[in-house]
Amino acid sequence: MSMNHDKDAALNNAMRQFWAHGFASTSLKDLERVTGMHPGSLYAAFGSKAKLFALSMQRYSDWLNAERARVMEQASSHLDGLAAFIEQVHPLSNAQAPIRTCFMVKTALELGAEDSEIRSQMIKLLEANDRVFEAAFQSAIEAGELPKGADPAKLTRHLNSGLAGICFCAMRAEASETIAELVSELAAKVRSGAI
Amino acid sequence: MSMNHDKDAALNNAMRQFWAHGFASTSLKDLERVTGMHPGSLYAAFGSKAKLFALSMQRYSDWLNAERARVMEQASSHLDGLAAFIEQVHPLSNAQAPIRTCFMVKTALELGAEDSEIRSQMIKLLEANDRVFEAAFQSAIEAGELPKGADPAKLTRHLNSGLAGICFCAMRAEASETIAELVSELAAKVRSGAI
DNA sequence: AGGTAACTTGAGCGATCGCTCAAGGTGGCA
DNA sequence: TGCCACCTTGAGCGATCGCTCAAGTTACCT
Repeated sequence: MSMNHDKDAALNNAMRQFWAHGFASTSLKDLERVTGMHPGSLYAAFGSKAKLFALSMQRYSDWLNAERARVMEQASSHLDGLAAFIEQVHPLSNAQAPIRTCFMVKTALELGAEDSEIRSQMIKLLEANDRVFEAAFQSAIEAGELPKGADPAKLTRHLNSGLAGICFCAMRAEASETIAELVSELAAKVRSGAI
Repeated sequence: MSMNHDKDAALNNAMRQFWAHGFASTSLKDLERVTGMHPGSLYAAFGSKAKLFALSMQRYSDWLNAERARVMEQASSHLDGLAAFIEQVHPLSNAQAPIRTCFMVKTALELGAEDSEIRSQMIKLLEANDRVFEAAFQSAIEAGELPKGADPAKLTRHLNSGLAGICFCAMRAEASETIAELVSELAAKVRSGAI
């Protein structure tokens, strides 16, 4: 062996492990296995289990944002763009995801109310995500796709809530066609502005 | 000390601990503390941490069912009954809850996809809950509160999804008035049959 | 009071937890 | 080639994990 470990690939694999199994149920042994790194290197590279989790959320969020930006650019309207995000890039609709659930939703429900560096990172990323949704709804209003009086913050809460609700349905045993139906109903609501 | 430990109160306290902190993040030490029992008695009474968790879910589910039956009996219609459940007994609206989230929703998202005795118990309880919702919607159809063609199973999925979505919003930092607004919007949808 | 069945107690088991660090290896430069 | 800066390695730290069980205590019956 030689060469620096591929820190980027290691983080990617750690993210998938945390995403699928959560923070508390992922052990350092698991992380060593999926990253191919030994404890010393892991700690030199990432600091601690909690910091690695925070980095994993950051990476997840960056990836989702990049994919969302990509599909929304191609869309014919802002609401279409949001619908395409739901139907094409969100983990509920994305075969690349290790489990059919948004990492952030899973994390928000795993963590209790107690403060931690993980929780504050989570809130920061969720709020950044809200800003993106709100901007898209605002653009939709300005483009006349939504009535002038529509409230972007409220629409964003409904979109978040709608997605998280389907994440729950996906994590109980529901059939994948059932999930697909809920997803396309939500996308249709967004497209028609009736969210 | 003497007398049997109060197994019922102990289970209640264990349930609240698991509910607030999840399975993996609750240690035997925590359970000893909240139940006031020593490890030997805990294991004699409940068998294992996993079995105690399964019993906690059962107890949660029984409690929620009992409260729901109580408010639904008093309601003036079936849809009003469901709305009253949402606004009065669901943990999102219930100050007795240790955290503002349904225990089952939190558990479904904490557990991965892997099978376990906990997961099968969870699915059993969730399906029993579905049957109750479906029966309420069916009664609403027969009472003419909903159109003849309405699908109770689908309405139930939407109700589950709606509640779980708000649970996510409640577990991120959202203000409690915001949560209350989402809850009353969902209740209004149910009351009007537009869920 | 003596016997017995049932319960409580807590020391401590082996395993695993998150994490550290001294030792060994590697690549680049003079 | 010899040196140095950097990286990897893995044994193993102290703590905690879920759990067991022999010993002690209590309640009840005769």
